[in-house]
This record gives sequence, C-alpha cells and structure tokens, in this order.
Amino acid sequence: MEIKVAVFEDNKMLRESLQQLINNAESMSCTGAFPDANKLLHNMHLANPDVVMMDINMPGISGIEAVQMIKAKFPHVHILMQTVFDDNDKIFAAICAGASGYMLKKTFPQKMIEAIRETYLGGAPMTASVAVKVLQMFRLQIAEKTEFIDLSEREKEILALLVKGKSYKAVAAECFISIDTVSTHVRHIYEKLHVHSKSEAVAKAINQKLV
Amino acid sequence: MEIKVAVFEDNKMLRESLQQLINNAESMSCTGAFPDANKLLHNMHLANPDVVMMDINMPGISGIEAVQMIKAKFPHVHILMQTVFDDNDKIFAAICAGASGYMLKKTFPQKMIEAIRETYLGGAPMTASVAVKVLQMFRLQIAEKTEFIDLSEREKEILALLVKGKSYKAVAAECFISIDTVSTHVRHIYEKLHVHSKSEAVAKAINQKLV
DNA sequence: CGGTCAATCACCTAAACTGGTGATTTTTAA
DNA sequence: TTAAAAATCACCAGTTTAGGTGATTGACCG
Repeated sequence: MEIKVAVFEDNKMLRESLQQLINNAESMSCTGAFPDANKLLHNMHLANPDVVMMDINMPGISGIEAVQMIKAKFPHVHILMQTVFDDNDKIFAAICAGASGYMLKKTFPQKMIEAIRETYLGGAPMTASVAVKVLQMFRLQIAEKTEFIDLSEREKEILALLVKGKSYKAVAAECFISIDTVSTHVRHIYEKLHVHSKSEAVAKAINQKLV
Repeated sequence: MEIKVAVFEDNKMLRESLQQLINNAESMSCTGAFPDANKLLHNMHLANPDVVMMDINMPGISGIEAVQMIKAKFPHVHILMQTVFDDNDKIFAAICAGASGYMLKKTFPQKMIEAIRETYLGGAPMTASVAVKVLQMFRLQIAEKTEFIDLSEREKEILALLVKGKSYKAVAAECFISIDTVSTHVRHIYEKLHVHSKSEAVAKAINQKLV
C-alpha cells in the first residue's frame, strides 16, 4: 500500500523537491504540498495523508501550532518535523505537541525517505543531534530531582511537618520546642533548599522526595 | 584514528561475534570483551575504550550499575546499551545513568557498527522502538503537569503559581488582577481542596498532580 | 583542648496570609 | 431567559511568616 505524504513547507524550492523526492520513491506519493498552514484542516482533508512533513518555522500559523491542530483532529496521522536549527525550545514544544520525528533539513534525501517510512511505521526517526538534545532534556528533568540536599534530622522532621500543612505554632507544639526555634530551623531549611517561602519549601520537599 | 571499543556481554557467542564484527570494521578495534562487570574499572583501564557496548542484563553487577560506575570514573566514554527487550524501566534507568545509545540486540550488524560510530561522535543512536518509548516517557512527564481537576481555569492558574512559590502580590502582578482578587480566588481554592493554608494547598496540588 | 555544628531560645519588624463581609460584571448552563 | 458559577474588586482584623541579630548548650572530631 502506498504511503500518502503531505508536505507543509514555505520554501518553494524545498517543497517541490520534497514532492519530487517522495513521488519518485517506492510505494510513496505526495498527496499535497502547501506553503503554509492556512486552511490547514481543509488541506488535510484534501490530502488525507498518512504522514505529514511539517516545517517548524512557517509564516502565519507556526509548525508547532499546526501539529497541535492536526493531532487534535487527526490523531492517527504521524508527523515528521523539519528543522533548520536544532533549537532546544522548539524541539521540546514539538514533542509536547505530538510530533513523532525531528529531522534537520540538511539530511540527505535518501535518509529523509527512510525517515518517512519509519515515521509511518510508528517509529521516531531523529537526526543524531536532535536525539542527543532530547535525551539531554530528558536527563535534565530527572537530574533536578536528584540534587543532593543535606538536611539535619531535626530539619527533616520539621520540613515533614510543614509539608503536612502545620504552622510554626503547631510544629512547636508537636516538637516541644519554642516557636522561635522552629523559625530558626525553618530559616536554615530555606537556606539549604535555596527557597524563600513555606510553599516553595513544601513544593521542593515533595518533588525531590525529601520527605 | 581508530575507535577503541570495549564489550560487556555475558553471552559468549554474542560477545565474540561482536568482537569479530568490530575488528573487521573500518577504523575500529575491539580492545576488550568481558562477560561481566566484575573488575570493571580494572578492565576499563586495560581496554581504555572510546565507546563501551554494555549489555543491560548481566549477572552480578547490572549493566545499569556499570554505566554509573563508568560514567563516574570515565565521563568522556560514550556508552551504547544493548537490550533484548525494550523495557520502559530499564531504558529510563539507563538514560539516567548516562548511557548515550540504546540498541536492540537483534539489530543488523551493519547498523550496529553505524551506531558505534554515531555514539563515538557524540550521537544518541536508538532503535526505532526505543526512540518511541523515550519520547513517550518524555511526553508523559509533561502531560501529567497539565492535568487539572475540579477547579476553575483561573483557580488552576493561580494554584500553579502558588506551587511555584509566588506570593499573592506576585500572582496579582502576573495575572494583572488585584491582590484582593487573588485572595478571593485562594479562599475558593482552599474551600475546594479542604485546606487552610498555602503550604497545604501546594502539597495537595503536587501530590494529586493538579499541577 | 578548641573549633565546628546541630539544636535550642529570644526579640524584633515588615511583609504576607487567612478569613470575614459585601458587591459588580461576565460567562455559562438549565 | 433566568439562575448559577466564575471572575473581579474592596476593606478589615487578627495571625503567621520571613529574615535579621544575638546567645547558650552539648556533641563530635582532630
């Protein structure tokens, strides 16, 4: 069965060469090539593609917004983003929007065709540099959670009570210490966690599993 | 310059065929092949590799632990994990430990050599199915953060800011509303969450994944 | 033995928060 | 269209917190 591919790309040259490339490829055809994402849903109905190649930078509706719209209406369609630069924020946004693959435009034609096939089969083809960035971001998300924080026993105890929503007064009562001592401990906790309020401390405590 | 590769793989057949494969490849040589991660650091010094191929499942020290140890002592070495199954948890753990690439063992030899080269150049080669899982996990992490419940849009927005440690004043500034309005919204939030302080609200918001 | 650190307490001020009453406008749902 | 819900603002009183200074005690380490 033929893989139907739609192309969204504002550069005329690139758009047409992609169209050529796809039509010349085995069991693959380009059922639509558009310079922007205007009349997006209408064009999607026209082309009825299995795979969409989407430029991430387009005038008007951005590639990322387009991905969101397509994914909302055609959730089964796989989308292959094309980027000129491997910009962290853009990649991140595209992932969240639901794109499957991320190829740099300078990728060799043959590789691009392979990527389309892989996308069609549910894969997630990525240019090496993009893959690295994705993993970096991924690792970063986790790394933040493992930041080493060395609270004393007493401080942990008090932090745990704060997480339970207790006030200084309640903590003082529970720990049999004065409210001023609680205040001092809390100040030390804030310093170690690099925060400046109870809610921040509570948020950090939970997120980093300090309690 | 030759790429020096070390192999950690408990299956004798596979280990030796990898060794062959690597030694037959252009500008690449296998400087060590070991059945387990015992004497890991010693063997690493012997082989002095640029790239390590590490089986994720090994008797004794697991592949993931080995990755951690290698990354701690030889941070410049790139590690290519080999997995039989594309198990979510394992992939996750390996990423956090610092592995660069994740290939299924059934990958074709030629692809495997390419993957080693890509790893050496700082890339992150992944079998399609692994790449998909990585993106899935990545997306999941984000998706959870945008899920809300019972609260009105505005309330969710404000709660999210409280979780970030903002004061009423800061929230007012960010939302372009007065501090009294913030106070009213907060009161409503407290009622809906059945709490009586900012920290309780924050704790609940995080634990129930309201933000 | 001297130094560091955790834990304790006190006093203080400005800022932030809690919770109450009351009111207007816009949006949404019955 | 009408009523409920959401969003907005205001005033107020009492409580809590944040952060600064300063000080004492006991434990542990070299």
